Amino acid sequence: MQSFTEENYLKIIYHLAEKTNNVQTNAIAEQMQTKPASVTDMIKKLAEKGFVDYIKYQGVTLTDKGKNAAIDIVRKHRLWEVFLVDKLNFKWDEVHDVAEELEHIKSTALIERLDEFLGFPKSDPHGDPIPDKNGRFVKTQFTKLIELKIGDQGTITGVSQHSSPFLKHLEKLGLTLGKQIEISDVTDFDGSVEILIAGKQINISREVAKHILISSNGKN
Amino acid sequence: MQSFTEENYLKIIYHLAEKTNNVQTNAIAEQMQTKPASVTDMIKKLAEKGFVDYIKYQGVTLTDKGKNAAIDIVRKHRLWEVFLVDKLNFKWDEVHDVAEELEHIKSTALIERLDEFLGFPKSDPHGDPIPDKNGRFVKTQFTKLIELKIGDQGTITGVSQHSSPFLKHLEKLGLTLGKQIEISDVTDFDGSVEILIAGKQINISREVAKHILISSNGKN
DNA sequence: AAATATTTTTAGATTTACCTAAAAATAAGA
DNA sequence: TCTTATTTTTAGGTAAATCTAAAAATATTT
Repeated sequence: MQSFTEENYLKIIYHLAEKTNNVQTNAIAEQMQTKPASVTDMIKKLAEKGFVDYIKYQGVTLTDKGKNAAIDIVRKHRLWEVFLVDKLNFKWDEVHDVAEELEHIKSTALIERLDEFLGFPKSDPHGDPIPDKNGRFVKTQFTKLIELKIGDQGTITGVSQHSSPFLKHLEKLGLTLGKQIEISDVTDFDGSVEILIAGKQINISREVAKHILISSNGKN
Repeated sequence: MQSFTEENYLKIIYHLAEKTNNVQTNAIAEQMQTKPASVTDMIKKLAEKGFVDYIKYQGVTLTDKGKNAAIDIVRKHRLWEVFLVDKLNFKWDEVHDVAEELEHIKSTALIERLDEFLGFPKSDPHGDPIPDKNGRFVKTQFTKLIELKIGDQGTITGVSQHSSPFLKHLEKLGLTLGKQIEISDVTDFDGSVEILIAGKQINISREVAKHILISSNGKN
């Protein structure tokens, strides 16, 4: 199997590849909180082991083997997050770091029984889909709140940022998963968005609006 | 905090110290599945960090700091074992290796909420006591089954060996925690013990009898 | 297309936990 | 007590993951 560190690299490459197919050394270094030189070393190793395809100066892409390994880690991470929130009463802003550790526990039996214990959840506390034991999951159709127009409405079904300050902020504003919202105005000046939620009018910054994911339910 | 490896050393030194106060290099090496030379290196490091007192050629003893750290790991290990058995339906012979990994997850909040979720259990699936969050626990008064005399009776309340083959064997014989037993005979020839359990007469080897812990309930 | 800037890689070191082989200390036996 | 055996330590080295500084490749500007 892979080491703790290798697993983290794979996971980060996987997430970065969701945006750009070819993942760059510097991007990985930033996410891993390490230096580009270290990333080059590790990439070589991952390429040797068949987890990534790598051409010098051209960045990396995950092989099928690498993608499967990454999805497996993502699955574990998200299941543990569900456990922490549903069973141990953690809040959604408290789970990330602990899940970051738990995701590396190597036991297929453990994760399958945990999955069953949790009732085979389909998504984690942040709305991200949980791959099943074969690595399959539905990529939900999200629209970023920032992209909506005046009059559009929908349900908050995800967030694209898991930092504690951000999530706490959302919580305070009442912007939690499942809530219905409607765009009532968009401010030209600073790009902030006026939304209608639970009968109340609130204003959220552009930065916040960028990281809220909406599944639109009709009406334009 | 301490590394994964340091934690394992502390735990093993703690367990070895339950028998002999002064723990020897070779004993640690055997438990850690490593070489004595490596142990010497690590011991020096642990001594520098104040976890152990160390005099060259004289073995080590845990300092208070070291003992507390070790107890904390033992607490985590045992709580996770309870979780695996009570919540995820693992059998008592399946939990050791996974708990060995889980015990290193660093989060006080996690372990306290887990403790609460499990209903503050006092002992793990093998009958070992679980330290509370202040490291306190009652050292239960055990007698090894092998030490009992004909006519003695008691309850199985622990095992001093956690290997899967051993525990499976006990399970097959019906020798699980909480069962009442009575010594009906001891064979001079091979030291095997005849016991009465659930109305049935069974014979267990000396080796097995050594690792079953009994809390005697009168009728000496 | 040259010049400049950015990104990526190489080269050589460091740290952690481990190793082997040999030396030193302690313990056990004659 | 002296010799032998065992235990422990030292010395010097390896592999994994990191680092810094400098070189090489690629991208961007003018």
